[in-house]
Amino acid sequence: MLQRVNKILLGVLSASPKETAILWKQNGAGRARPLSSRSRRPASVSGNAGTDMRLLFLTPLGRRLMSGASGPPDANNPKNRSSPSGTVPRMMRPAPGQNYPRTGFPLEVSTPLGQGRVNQLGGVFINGRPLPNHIRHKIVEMAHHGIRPCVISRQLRVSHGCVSKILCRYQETGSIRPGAIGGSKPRQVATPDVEKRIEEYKRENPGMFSWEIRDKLLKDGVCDRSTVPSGEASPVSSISRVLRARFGKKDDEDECDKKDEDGEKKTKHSIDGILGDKGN
DNA sequence: GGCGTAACGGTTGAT
DNA sequence: TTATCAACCGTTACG
Repeated sequence: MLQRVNKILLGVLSASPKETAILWKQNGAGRARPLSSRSRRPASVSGNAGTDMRLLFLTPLGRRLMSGASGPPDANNPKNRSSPSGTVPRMMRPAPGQNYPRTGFPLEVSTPLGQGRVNQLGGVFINGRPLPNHIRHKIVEMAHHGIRPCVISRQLRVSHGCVSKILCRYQETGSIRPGAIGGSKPRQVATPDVEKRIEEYKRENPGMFSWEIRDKLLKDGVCDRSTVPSGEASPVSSISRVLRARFGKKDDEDECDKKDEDGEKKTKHSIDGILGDKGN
């Protein structure tokens, strides 16, 4: 099954950008454009806003023809208006009827997870998920060799915005890794003083349980019953969180590195799994 | 033509 | 177990 999926994707990947980009639609990710500016589409295909299907004759870089200077300026295009820009929003969400359908289009690459998509350059990506490590490596490596971002973008079939983002991040942090996805902001569950005390207790007695810490906090008068850290899941979950944050971080980082090492193996939801080793 | 960036739809994972 | 929410993702298109 997976092999079959890979085959489909490899087929897409091996097609030239010209071939793969002849038909294209906005298929989920990407910037929705105001209806008015969509009139830049070739007149012959300008109908049917209901399906929001765009038949475009694209060069490998897609929008060269779209944004080309052919034809008169579109008076409906906010860009071409002289009126204050405040009157017409520069950005509009697509109307409900124009929602980007997720299936049923040639360049929608179907996988068991239904996630693979093809960008305008003919590259495959999974919306919402980071690019595979080897692609990120390659981007940085090519940049190191003095290759310009636009060339990297075309060659790896990764959007220029993404190349720019990854290189920027690499310059700033020295890391090619994507940021941590998901999770919510850790809530302030205890005052700094209490946190400090918890830390002390744990340092003095590493084997101490959360409920013991809670009792000790009460006993030592650090806090009373109304202010002692508690949690929704359990009375001591807040204390556990503090402990995790203070003492569990190093382990997490190690774990992260480890994950990075064998990241290619754990590809259940990664584009790696779909792409196989095509990228190498 | 190249680049930076805003906005999009989407995914993730802690709470 | 489920829902919520805020972080992130890569893409597209504008300037």
